[in-house]
Amino acid sequence: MERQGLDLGLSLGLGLTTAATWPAAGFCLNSGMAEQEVIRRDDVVAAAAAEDERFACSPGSPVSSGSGKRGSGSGSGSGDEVDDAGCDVGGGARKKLRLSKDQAAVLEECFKTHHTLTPKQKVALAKSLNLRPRQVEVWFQNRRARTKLKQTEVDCEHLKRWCDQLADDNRRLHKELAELRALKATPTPPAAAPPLTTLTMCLSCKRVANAGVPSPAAAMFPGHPQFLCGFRDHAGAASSSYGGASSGLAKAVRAAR
DNA sequence: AAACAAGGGGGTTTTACATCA
DNA sequence: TCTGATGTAAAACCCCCTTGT
Repeated sequence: MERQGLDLGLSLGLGLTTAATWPAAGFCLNSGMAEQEVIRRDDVVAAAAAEDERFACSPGSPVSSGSGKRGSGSGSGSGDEVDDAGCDVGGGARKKLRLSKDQAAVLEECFKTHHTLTPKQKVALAKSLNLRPRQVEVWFQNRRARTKLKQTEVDCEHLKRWCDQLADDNRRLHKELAELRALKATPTPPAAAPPLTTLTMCLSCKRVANAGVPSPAAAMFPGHPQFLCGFRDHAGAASSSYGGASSGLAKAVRAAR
């Protein structure tokens, strides 16, 4: 599963108990679990349960209810079930908390390394930050959501610019077309004919574009597979210029005219 | 009003267990 | 009796949206 693949591994027995020392110790950055350690999920879950229980009602520690539906109705729930049932938070209203700057910083640092956590990582991270595993899990979920939202905004901005550029191109081409039609209406001697428009063809997909106009999509979405055909950006595809004197393809095109 | 932690629903994957040929 | 295939329920996790502070 993907989750297994993301298991970067953590060294749990390092005594990394403080938020201050943990990142510096390479908790996130170090993929120390080189050995093929078989992580028993139950063990990790049990540890998480223990952690959750430890913090569930501890004074000064954040209080919240457990995961949404997980364990609901089931007698053998995970640690997430350990919620504020035994803690008086005031008529069942959940108590919102704010993670400390240090905690957020550590989480952020870890998020830079990998956007998901293995159960083991989650437990260790929670322990080091004096949080419940569930809190760490929620933080990563929300963080991923924020990242995605940001990326969506960026993509939207790119698309807007691309759209504007396409509109400009369209206007320019319409204008050019009108000019060509006007020229055709008033024929001139061959010697005075306007130079051929330089075009570029993608040899892979046979699409033709004006060579002077870079592909906006390719420029704006480098690496996006759907925009690989950016003509000049088309990987491995040589471009040929129509109208150029040296191009064999151009000669063939001229011959065909 | 914005930011954010957390709740909850729905979907997917993994795992343990039971059943059957 | 052993074994591999198959079905199933529970658990865990994720995404998404919403709620409450």
